[in-house]
Amino acid sequence: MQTSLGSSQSPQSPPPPPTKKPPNLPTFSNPSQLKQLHAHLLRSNQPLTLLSPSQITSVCSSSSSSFNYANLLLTHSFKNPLIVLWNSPLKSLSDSPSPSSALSLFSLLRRADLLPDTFTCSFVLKACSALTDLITGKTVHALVEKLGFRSDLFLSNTVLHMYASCGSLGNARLLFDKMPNRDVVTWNLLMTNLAKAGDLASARSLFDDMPERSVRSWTAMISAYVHFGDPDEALCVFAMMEDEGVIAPNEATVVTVLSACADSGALCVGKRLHAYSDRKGFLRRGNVRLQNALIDMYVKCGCVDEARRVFTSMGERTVVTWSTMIGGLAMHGQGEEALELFSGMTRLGFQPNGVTFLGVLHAYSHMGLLDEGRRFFKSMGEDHGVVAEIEHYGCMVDLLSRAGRLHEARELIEQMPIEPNSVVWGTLLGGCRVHKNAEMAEEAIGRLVELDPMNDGYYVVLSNIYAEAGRWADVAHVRRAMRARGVRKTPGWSSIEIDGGSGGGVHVFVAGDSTHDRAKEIYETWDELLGELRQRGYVADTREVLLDMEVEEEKVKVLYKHSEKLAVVFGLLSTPKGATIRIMKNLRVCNDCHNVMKLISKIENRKIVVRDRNRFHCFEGGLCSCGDYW
DNA sequence: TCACGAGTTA
Repeated sequence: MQTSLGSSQSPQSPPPPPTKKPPNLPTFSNPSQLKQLHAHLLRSNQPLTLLSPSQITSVCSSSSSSFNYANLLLTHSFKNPLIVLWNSPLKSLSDSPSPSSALSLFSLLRRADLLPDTFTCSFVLKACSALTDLITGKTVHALVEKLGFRSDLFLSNTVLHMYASCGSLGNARLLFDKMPNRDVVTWNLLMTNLAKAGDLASARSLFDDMPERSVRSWTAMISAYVHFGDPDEALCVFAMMEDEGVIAPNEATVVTVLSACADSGALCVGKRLHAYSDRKGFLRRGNVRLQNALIDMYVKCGCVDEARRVFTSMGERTVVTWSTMIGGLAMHGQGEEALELFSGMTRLGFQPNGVTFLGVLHAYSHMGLLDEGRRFFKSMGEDHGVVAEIEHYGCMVDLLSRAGRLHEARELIEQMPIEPNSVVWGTLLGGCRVHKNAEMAEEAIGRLVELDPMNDGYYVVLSNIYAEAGRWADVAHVRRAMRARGVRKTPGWSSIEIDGGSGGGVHVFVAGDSTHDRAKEIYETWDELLGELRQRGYVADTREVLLDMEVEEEKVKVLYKHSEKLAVVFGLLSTPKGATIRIMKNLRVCNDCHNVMKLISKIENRKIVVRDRNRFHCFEGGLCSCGDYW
């Protein structure tokens, strides 16, 4: 028994396997049990080394009296450097939900004159980071310097991390500049924290200057661009990474780049990453986050069937998986299936969260199921305990106002317990456009001008409403107001990605575009197609043309050059017969383009998927998945 | 004791 205890005391040797544990090794789980045991050992003349020193520190780390008692006991009975024994509870406290107890223990250590080692410092710094306690962090940094640990690279990185976590990027930079050695972690730390603070330019220049980059450096840079809404730049950095070919993307990289693909609609890159993940065995290992990212990418690139395939193949799912798929189906106008999935997940015992409910509410909204949606909104709080947030109210406003209940929608906005934002009022404005209610639109725009004065979209919707009603003086008035405020209409564009070699890649069109290599061919084909459309009874719908033109012909000319029309014609020219055409738009699709897409899908026997600002339209056989309700 | 840096849904 003595010998086996002796070996378990030594910190170098591994703990004995549980089966070899002596059956009557004294254990204790609090200081008073320890004291009883201590007394018992003294009385029965047994050695105090029967007590496990690490158990002593872990049980006695939370109060000053037990600390002092344990410290005395350890000093007299054990030869180990005490600090090593105290580091262990210090580490677990700094990892715990209340890291401040690590700081309390640290001050007891200091008062007991125990000299911290590098481990002590790093654990305390970790607690400071978690608590964003800059004051204590600075004290520990000073101590690190005083104790001569400056050249410990790992510890210096931990100090840098502490400054960054406490929001003191100035100190982080200062430390970075005077560090005698830096490694790739040092660079990554400063770079990611600059990026997190929104200083993408500094982060990028640091990234460009790095003497060496790890897979984390690349992932962090890509992630920063995705996070700040520049997925195209994120994809550029990823392309650089592939060109260099030094470092292979890992699972985290793939997840990040997939979200860039989702945001920018880069289906080709997304598909390639899917194949890559398969080859690398990422999917076999059942990485749920990666599969979730794949579902999201396919959904947002207009391939809901492919998304469903990934979803079905998954052995393990999380609430994120379900929410992504439900929201994706809703976005694609497949509301019934979204609702079925919701029942499925609750049947399986998954607890839906706020995001799940948003997806379901979207589904109701797209299906125009007013009463069901209302009931669901109520049950969300009552049966599932999920508190409605502003996005949920936004969905309800959408549901009500698109169903024509504009007054109820406005009432909801006034009664909601959260201060309504521009999105909520903008949603009501959208409903006003559908139901041609200029009066309420004016009220909504009144609020919007205060909440989000530089957003051109709202003015455009209002002037659409006036234009549809032929109120050209009011249209002009809105345009003057925009000019006066310096608001400019966002130019519309549509993009289409073509697979493969020459002519492959993303092609972007703006309205009236004549810069494309094949512009002449595009316009000629479009003219022919137009003839056929007219034969089938198509008449241009100029109600949404904003310009006050005397001649109807002029309006029609403007309409025919809308970017999505050019993109779809180019798609017809550049993809094999029968292939699906996928288009992305930065604005809402207009009525006339919606009609044209339906007809083209029928004439050319093609599936056309258009992603606009809010949702997807899938045109097939002359119909749209939105049921003309959008 | 074995420390610091990247990733999914609205």
